[in-house]
Amino acid sequence: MTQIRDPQLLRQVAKRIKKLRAENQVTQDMLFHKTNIHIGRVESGKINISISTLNSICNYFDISLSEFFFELEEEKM
Amino acid sequence: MTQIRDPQLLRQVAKRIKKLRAENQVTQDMLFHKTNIHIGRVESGKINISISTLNSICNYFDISLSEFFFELEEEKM
DNA sequence: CCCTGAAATGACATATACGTAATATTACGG
DNA sequence: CCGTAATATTACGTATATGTCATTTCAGGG
Repeated sequence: MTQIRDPQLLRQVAKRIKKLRAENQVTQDMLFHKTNIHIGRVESGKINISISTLNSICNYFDISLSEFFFELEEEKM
Repeated sequence: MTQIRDPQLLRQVAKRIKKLRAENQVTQDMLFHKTNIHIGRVESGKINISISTLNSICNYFDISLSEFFFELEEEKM
C-alpha cells in the first residue's frame, strides 16, 4: 500500500557509500570482512537498509550518521 | 550470526522521535494517518526501521536526516 | 468512579533485509 | 590475449520490518 522504499534516497545513500569506499580505498570485500555487510547490494540502490546497518557502515568509516547524511544532503546526490 | 539490531541506537532513535512528537504536539494517530507508520512500535525501541521509513518520519516533522541524527548525537540520548 | 483519548502491547500475514553462496561481468597488469 | 582482482548480479533460506487489526493500560476530565 504505502511506498516502502524511497528510490531517490536509496540512490543517494548508495552513492555516498561508494564515495566513502573510494576515498578510503576500501574494497567491498574488506568492508565485508570487518562488518559482515554485503555492501554491493546496498550500492545497487535496491536495498532499503536499516539504521543499525547504516550505523555499522558509518562506524567502519569512522563518521557519524549525521555526517553521513549531511554530506549526502549537501551534494544533492 | 551478526548482531542485526543495535539496541542503543534504537533507543536513541525512539527517544528522538518521542521528543519530536512532544515538541510538535503530534499524537501517534496523527502521524499514522499522514505517514501510515505505526510509530508506537518504533518508539518501543524494538524495531530496526529502514532509512526510507525514518526519512518519511523526518519529512513529516520537516527536518532532514542529518538534523535528526545531529541532535540525537548531541544529546547522547 | 466512568468515559474518552492516547499510548502500549500483542497477534498474524506479507514483503523484504540480511546471511550465505555462487556465478557473471568488468577492468587492469602481465 | 590471459589471469587476477574487484565489482555486479543472482538465488535461496531465515529473520524481521511493515501492514493490518485488536486488546490492554493509563491519565485526565466529567
